[in-house]
Amino acid sequence: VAGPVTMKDVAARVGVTAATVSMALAGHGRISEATRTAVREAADELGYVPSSAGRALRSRRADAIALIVPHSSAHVFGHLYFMHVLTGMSSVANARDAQVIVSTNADTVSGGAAYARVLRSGAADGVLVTSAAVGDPHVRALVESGLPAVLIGNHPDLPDAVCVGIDDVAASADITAHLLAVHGRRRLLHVSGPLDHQTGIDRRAGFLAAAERAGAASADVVEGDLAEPSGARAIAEQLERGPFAYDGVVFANDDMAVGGLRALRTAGVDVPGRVSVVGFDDFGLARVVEPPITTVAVPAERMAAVAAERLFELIDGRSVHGRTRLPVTLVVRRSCGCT
Amino acid sequence: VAGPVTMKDVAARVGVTAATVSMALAGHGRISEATRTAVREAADELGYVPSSAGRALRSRRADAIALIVPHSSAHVFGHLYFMHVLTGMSSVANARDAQVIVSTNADTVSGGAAYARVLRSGAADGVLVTSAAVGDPHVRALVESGLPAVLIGNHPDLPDAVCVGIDDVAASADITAHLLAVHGRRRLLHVSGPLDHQTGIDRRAGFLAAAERAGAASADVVEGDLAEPSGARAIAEQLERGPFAYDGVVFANDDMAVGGLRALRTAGVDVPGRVSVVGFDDFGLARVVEPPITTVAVPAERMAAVAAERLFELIDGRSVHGRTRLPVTLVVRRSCGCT
DNA sequence: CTGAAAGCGCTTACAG
DNA sequence: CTGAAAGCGCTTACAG
Repeated sequence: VAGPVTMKDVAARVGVTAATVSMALAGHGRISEATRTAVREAADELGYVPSSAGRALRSRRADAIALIVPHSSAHVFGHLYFMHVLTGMSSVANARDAQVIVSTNADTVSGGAAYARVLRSGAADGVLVTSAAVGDPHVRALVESGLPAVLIGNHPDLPDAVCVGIDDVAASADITAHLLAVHGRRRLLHVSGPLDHQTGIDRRAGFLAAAERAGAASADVVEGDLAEPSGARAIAEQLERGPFAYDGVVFANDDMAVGGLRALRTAGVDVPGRVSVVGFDDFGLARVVEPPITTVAVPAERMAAVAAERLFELIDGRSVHGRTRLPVTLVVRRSCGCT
Repeated sequence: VAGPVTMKDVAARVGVTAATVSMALAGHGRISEATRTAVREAADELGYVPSSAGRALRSRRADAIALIVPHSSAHVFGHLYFMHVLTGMSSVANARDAQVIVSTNADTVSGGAAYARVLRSGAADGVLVTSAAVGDPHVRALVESGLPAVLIGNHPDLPDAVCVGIDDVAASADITAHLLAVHGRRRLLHVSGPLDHQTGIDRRAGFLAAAERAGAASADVVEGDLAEPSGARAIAEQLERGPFAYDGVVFANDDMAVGGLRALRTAGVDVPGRVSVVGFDDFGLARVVEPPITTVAVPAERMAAVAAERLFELIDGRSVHGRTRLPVTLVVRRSCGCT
């Protein structure tokens, strides 16, 4: 026998029509109990698996959702974040018997971004978008198109977008306040993320607000790119000007904090003795370095799971409220001076 | 207008039949140059995107490949390994305009594993399987089914399988020999991976072979599970029996090495002064801890890319030779005592 | 060389 | 209540 088992094969075996098989397998009430079990048995025996193409073509449903990662940001964000997102998304998709498609190519050719291809072709019923830059025209077009889409992260410039994120401003302010209030730090440096991303903007804003509220002696900002070397570079640049002028550094993520930490220690600056260091994310790195880094635990897996739930609601045609904010946790370790 | 733009819409615009549009867009020679450009323009103007379901149903090709991850996603996704695999796989798939599907649920219900569902349903044209256990009956059935599949890793028990891997035995022997020959270590401990996986078996075999060749004073083996805590546990168990009896520990991966390293340092054992430590993988962790861990760099991204190439060859009906072995690199850092 | 039909596998609206 | 047809969007084999 060649080719996969089709509904017709099952129908022939039982002596009914393909339509009956379809309804029997769907549990449709109009098929008699006897026929239903006969069909199920025949399907099992033959190893029948429904054709996803046939089903999708007819029902206009792919039973798949896609994760879109704009190419520009694929570099910017650490790999571990992505895995957490994929895990959260997969668990929800699995529960709905939906496939997960990963679209990593930005593909700006012919004005259509990756999401357009995957959605308009019907390969996916909806998309999760992560790490989108502020003002990305493709993302704006997607949101305005009304196609099912949920953004992970905050997009205040897109009032109609369905978003799932955290309060980056508050979280960044909290961890900054920890340095100021608990450890008595006064001269702070912030190594920010890219400022064309909302997380970069918000974490910087939180840092500045906390510093101002506490009357910090200084609160400077240097822009990084979230990759480890950029944290080291930010510190190295300060060290070139003479003795390190700060007693606390707030990095916008853990990768940069790891790089900065190493640069400080290499230069003989005692962390946390003389300088407190904190990061952001807690996707795995912060816990294993020496000293372990105090950071904000971002619930990436949960964010993605919630985003996927919202996405399925959208796909099912239910109306979904705009913004969900998940709580974060301050994870105190030793790099700030605690314990 | 409701619903997506279809081939018929494009045909109507140009004043031809849908069949002509299909052939024009496919670049079929029989369509005149004039018609072809007219069709292309109309398609662009209308924003036509081919229906993946329609195309798949007709051409019996999904233009998608799937990554199958047999174990529970939570543990497996903690590993950066999968990020590398996804990256390598995606780059090849993108070049062929194919989607990437991630199947994480083991789904042994009704005798059909995840790969069967995704392949038999036609949702994917072929699958990449990673981290399969030795003797996994689903994997064996997959290989024997003749469906397009490539395994990442070595499967000597499946002679017909198409595999892409590294020489774990040789690599493990090399790094073990480094401890023996360069650092003069004599009493070695190996913390292995699970021994129902070929990498666990092979890395242990390499360790034992190197130890025997060099006439090591001892070469003991403890089985771990590749997760960080199990490395710490393996060391802790040794320490409970009294002073640490080994002067070199070969961990089967970096995660366990990080855990073991911390356990040794917490107990006041000098690494690398008194004990040399090495890992395996180099997916990101080994470089950032203190001291940085000497390890074997596994080219996971390249393995996945090569595996995806092989997979597309299989899908295209070309015959593919069984086994590909990629070279690895010994990455010397400080945990062994170098530098 | 070109037009139009057949059919991939499925589900549902329709006729009996 | 049940059988059989129609049609989702596409591509290719066939007739003209």
